Amino acid sequence: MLRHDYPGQTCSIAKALEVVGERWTLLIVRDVMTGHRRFDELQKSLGVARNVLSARLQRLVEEDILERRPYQESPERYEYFLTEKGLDLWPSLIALLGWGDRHTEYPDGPPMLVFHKECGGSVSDRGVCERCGETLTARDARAVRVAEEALAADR
Amino acid sequence: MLRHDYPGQTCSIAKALEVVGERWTLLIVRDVMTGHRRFDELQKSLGVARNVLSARLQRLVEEDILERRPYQESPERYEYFLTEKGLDLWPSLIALLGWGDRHTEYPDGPPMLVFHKECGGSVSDRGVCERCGETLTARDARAVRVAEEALAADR
DNA sequence: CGGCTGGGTTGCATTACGCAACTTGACCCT
DNA sequence: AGGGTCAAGTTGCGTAATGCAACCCAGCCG
Repeated sequence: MLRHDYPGQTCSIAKALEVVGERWTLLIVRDVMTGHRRFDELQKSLGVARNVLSARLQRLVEEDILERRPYQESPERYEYFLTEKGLDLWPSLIALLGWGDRHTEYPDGPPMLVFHKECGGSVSDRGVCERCGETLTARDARAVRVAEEALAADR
Repeated sequence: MLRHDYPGQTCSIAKALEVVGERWTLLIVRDVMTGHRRFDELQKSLGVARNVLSARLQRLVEEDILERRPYQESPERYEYFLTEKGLDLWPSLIALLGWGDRHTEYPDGPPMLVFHKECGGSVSDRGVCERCGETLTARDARAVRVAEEALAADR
């Protein structure tokens, strides 16, 4: 993107996309949410160019969506964590996940499932537990990759 | 974006972003959802370059998110409408709108409000009516720009 | 001492974007 | 009859972002 802003737009959708609308950004947030915290781990998981990943992480930290914390000194090594603002993107990710699920052909069902930690019910695209009806947040849910068979079939 | 796909990603979030994750795309969908249907109208509302708008509209039609319908012949003029798949993006837009509202400073409140057509209640970021509790879809809701005072103050 | 790991930075080629100008066909004004 | 406008794009060009590979540096490992 030439400039990552949308000048003249007063709507909050545009504001949101100015921050998380750049290529890779939401996928980085998704990965951090599912437990990938380190540079190389993110790079391998996403296949993004290292310089782009570096730029995105920097921006996400500036925007207070991620926090960069050292987990050891000499050599200094860092992990990235979601802030409250970052965790608050969960409903948006869940909504996109739902849309993608509904409008992609998956012969063996969707490749990722989300469950309510507490009761084990599956989570709707509105982020509501389909078993107990509770409206959930990032902390209440657990994402599971279903890719086992697919990966096994590939080899 | 260099290529608009995310190779190697099996997650539906990535699939969704391959289609609607390009710059401008979601804002075009938002605009069509709020009643902008014609090329020039979209161009003026968004300030996007005409060639880019042209490319995005073409892709959205290919992806069955928009439908291009002639509203007159000679000269042929077209309008763009949302398909079911396009309308189904509403929860994602609402979630992003909510996030943007919560994490942007608005001295006079958010610039866009969404109401349940039937009962007039305001709509939460989960797309649920806060008055009657119903889970809504694009057709049940009405978006209102609040920019009146701001525009008046500018002149 | 050579290699590996983690977390990046640098340089270069490719691609997409922003902007302005042009096109096409029909209508509108005088 | 000539000039202007509108809608819906298309074309061409310069610039900015991306992808890729190579490089860097500090510590640890054998």
